[in-house]
Amino acid sequence: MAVRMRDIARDLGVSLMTVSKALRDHKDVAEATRRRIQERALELKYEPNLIARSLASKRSFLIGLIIPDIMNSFFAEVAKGVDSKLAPLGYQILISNSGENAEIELRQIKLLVGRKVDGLIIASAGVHSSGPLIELLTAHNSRYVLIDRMIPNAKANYVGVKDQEIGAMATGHLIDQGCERIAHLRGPMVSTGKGRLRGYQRALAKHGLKVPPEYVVSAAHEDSTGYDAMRRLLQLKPRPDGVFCYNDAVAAGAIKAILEAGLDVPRDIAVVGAGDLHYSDMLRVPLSTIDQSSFQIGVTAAELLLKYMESKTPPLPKRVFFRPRLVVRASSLRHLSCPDRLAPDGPQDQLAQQR
Amino acid sequence: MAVRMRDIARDLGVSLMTVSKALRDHKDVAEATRRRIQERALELKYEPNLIARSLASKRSFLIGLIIPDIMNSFFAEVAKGVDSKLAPLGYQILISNSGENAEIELRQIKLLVGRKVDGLIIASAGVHSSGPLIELLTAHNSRYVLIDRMIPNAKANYVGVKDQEIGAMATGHLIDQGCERIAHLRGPMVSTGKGRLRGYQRALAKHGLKVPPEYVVSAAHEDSTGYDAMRRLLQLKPRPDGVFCYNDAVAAGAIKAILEAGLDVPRDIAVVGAGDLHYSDMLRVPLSTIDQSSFQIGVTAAELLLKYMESKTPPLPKRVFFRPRLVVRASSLRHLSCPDRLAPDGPQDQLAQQR
DNA sequence: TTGAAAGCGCTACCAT
DNA sequence: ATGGTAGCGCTTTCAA
Repeated sequence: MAVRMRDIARDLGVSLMTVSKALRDHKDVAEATRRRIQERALELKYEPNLIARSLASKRSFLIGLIIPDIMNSFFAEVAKGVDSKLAPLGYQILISNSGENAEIELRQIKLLVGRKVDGLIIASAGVHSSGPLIELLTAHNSRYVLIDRMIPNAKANYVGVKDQEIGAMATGHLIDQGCERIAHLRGPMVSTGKGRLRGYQRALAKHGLKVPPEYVVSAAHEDSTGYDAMRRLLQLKPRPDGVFCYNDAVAAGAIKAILEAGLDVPRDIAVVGAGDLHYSDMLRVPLSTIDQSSFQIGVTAAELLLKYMESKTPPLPKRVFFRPRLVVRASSLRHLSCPDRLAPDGPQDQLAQQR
Repeated sequence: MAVRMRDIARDLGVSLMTVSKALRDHKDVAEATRRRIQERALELKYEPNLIARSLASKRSFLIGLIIPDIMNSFFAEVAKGVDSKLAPLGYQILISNSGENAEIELRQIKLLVGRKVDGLIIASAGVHSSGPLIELLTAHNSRYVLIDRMIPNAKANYVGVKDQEIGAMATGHLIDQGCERIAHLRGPMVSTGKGRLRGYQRALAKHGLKVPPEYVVSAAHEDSTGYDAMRRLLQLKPRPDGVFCYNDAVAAGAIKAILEAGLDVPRDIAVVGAGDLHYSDMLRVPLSTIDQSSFQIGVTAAELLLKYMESKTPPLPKRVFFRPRLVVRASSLRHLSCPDRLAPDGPQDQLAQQR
């Protein structure tokens, strides 16, 4: 089998304990012995058995990160933020994809808890049945920070953005741009999806805009769902002249559907997303969006978790909200392409233009 | 502390061993006792300590995945493929970002080896100094599969694509489209970067095309490097009329630079990437690219690793190559935007098929 | 079918 | 400064 401390100890005629200390640069060991030991370890390509170490020391230097989908750039950016903070401290990040499925999520978290991760960062898929999740975490005395998705009533650390503000900001911007029939491609029934929908509704109400209920269509996360949802939306008469999409991926899919229908973005339909993904300004039509500081969410969650992990008694849960930021790009800039926006029904009656 | 098997055993007046067996659905245990034990475990929210289990059983159910960057969609897709195969079998994937840095990579792999992962899947950043890597892996008797990046002379399992073919295919396509001054934004000095460059050179040679050496410009992975490299390229006279880019991200950056310069893609400069990332057909100009079966690479690497892990004696190393596939989109279809070059019918059909 | 003994490789704690 | 003892919580092996 592999080289063990015991082997080095026997080789050098010292005790196992001395080896253990020497390899960890413990102070209580003579410079000379330490050197000998470390040299021998190098020769033998010794690598400490981290499993044994974890078992004995009750620290695993593992952090669990639960997200719905690593392919989703938003969560990939968050993961990168977490990693940037934790990797330099010697932690490794164990990422679990829940696939937006609460049962899988729970099963994965049980595994992580069983692996004795030192802490967890969770973007929960299961807002509805989150009881079991919190119970599990509590029963095992786990340190964790929630990100992105809030779990209502959970007295937990949280890092994210106020989703109602996102919805209101995006919708308000569309209104500013002269849109009057604003639709919403809504996300899943988690706090983010619900909050953004709420913000959308409020912004409409505030400006006295009424839209038919069919203007709210369910999408999910991926662009394909945005595409499908947008195609359904395009059937409606009158057609919307603005769409606020749950996230940038959905918005990308929506734009694809709109262009395919021979319509123009933003002249016929203005589009706003959320998340400000890295590639969003390279899309067919550069996408207006609400920035959520994804990377910073990861960094901050990691910092909060570290503080939490270090404290003996859990400090009071803290909630950190980043300020959403409107990023205006071509997909919503109607004033430029449609200066006479006040002409009644103007855009609607225009013939679809072939590209 | 947390609930242990011992606690359940004491509670129920059975031995620890019986509990251990019962919880793992071992056969040698009476139906009734098993039920009692499992029920009690559920009540107490018992979760097995996987660290202790790993130490005793010498199986961690952890797989290490080393990639340069999880934000790179190509590797994210690979990771997803790996996960799709391994997660159902109870494995968790520990992803390590090397940041394209051989030293960090080695350090991370040491950690993974120390964690006693059951196997490793590696897209190595360090082709040059890969000696230490292979030595480490060999010394610790690790099971591993290389992906994407080949390590020359390493007698190891490998899953990927022949990069020279990618380069030749992309460049050949540009030639077919009538390009005569074809540049290359080359990737890093790893097997993929070198192979694609080589394929590019061969395709040029084969068609008797000569280009100035300045037509090969160094980029890296991210779109920003493609953007910068393309700007440098645009200074040259005569300007290239076609560019083969190391990957899709670089190509996206290149397109941005070209459009910013007031030029048209593909009319002035045709662009081809590599990787066929998910978002590549949603870009400003839908991107022609060479598909590498990223997801399948992940799946296949996982399968190979499983087979490798199960066999007592390491089987002969196997190399699996996926066939690269040309995906034609607007960024390279010059015939379409220059109708005078060719009859409009053919290419349009082609375009319709792609959509 | 059940269970006792013996570790897995390391660290915490306490002697020396 | 060095080392012995006693685990960490589980599984493997073998005996009853």
